[in-house]
Amino acid sequence: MLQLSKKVEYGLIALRHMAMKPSGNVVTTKELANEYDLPYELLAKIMQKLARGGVVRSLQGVKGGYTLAQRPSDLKVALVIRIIDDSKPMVAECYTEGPEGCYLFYNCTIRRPLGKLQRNLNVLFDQMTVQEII
Amino acid sequence: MLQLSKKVEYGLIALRHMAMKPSGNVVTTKELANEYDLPYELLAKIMQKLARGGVVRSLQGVKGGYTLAQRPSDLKVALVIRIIDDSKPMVAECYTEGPEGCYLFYNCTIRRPLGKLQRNLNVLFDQMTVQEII
DNA sequence: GAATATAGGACTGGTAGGGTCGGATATTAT
DNA sequence: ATAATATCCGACCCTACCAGTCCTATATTC
Ligand code: SF4
Ligand code: SF4
Repeated sequence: MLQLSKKVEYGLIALRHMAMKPSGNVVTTKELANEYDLPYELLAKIMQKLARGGVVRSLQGVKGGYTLAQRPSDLKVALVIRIIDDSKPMVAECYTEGPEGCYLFYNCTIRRPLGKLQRNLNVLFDQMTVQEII
Repeated sequence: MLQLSKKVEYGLIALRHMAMKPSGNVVTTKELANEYDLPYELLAKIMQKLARGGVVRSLQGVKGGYTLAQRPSDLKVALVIRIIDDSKPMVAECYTEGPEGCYLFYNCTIRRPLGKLQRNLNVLFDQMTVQEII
């Protein structure tokens, strides 16, 4: 269906929220979940992934939370997707998994033409940053 | 995940096949299924949808089959997707289903920004025709 | 050491996508 | 006529994936 996953949407909402506050400001998951009515446990996982991916910095313990680790203008949406969904936004699975991913690989006539589409997509998601969704 | 559905891929493969033959040439589903090793029953459904959508013309009975109903250069990929998947390639479900589609609708902060992305996507899929995948 | 935050594994439930089956209808050839 | 071959179309299964939940461990502050 070509839709962004909910996780990515929640992640973007959270990142946008942080990007609007003065840089260095600490935000907790609970705070975000309350503000936007997002499922707390799920959002927590997303934030953890973003932390592992180096997009946000985590601070444990009381008075802990997350801060942005990159400037919003440097933070590409493509990266956020790759971190949260464990894969780049691909138009066909064979691009990620190779010949093993699809039994049609060798006599597929649309694989190469779709490459053009893919490249255009890459540009689209790479040029869009968190700064732009403010 | 942002991937094209298998149905759409099969449809595009079929359409490409037809587009390469002299116009008016009749092609059967069985022929296509054999040539590209596609699941016959599934492909049949896809062809039926394309017929209902006016992309191909169907001829019943012995010596029947399908012919292209439009010039390949006029046949936009966006249309093929909409016909086969019953929806345009949308980046967020609220764009198709409106406020009812997502409980976050009214306090979602990324809906409007994603609109920009959506418009760019539309252009991408609208400008690509079946002619281009030959 | 109580309170509160992240970290992370395990699990559940719903749904949509890919694929299959069976039968109806239309057309042609013998 | 009747057999053969094609589209048509509804119903069904099945599996993978996604959103969401629960529970416990660990780190930090006060
Ligand atoms: S090989 Fe062809 S059908 Fe298979 S995933 Fe790639 S593009 Fe799609
Ligand atoms: S989260 Fe926002 S953008 Fe995504 S579907 Fe809901 S309202 Fe639309």
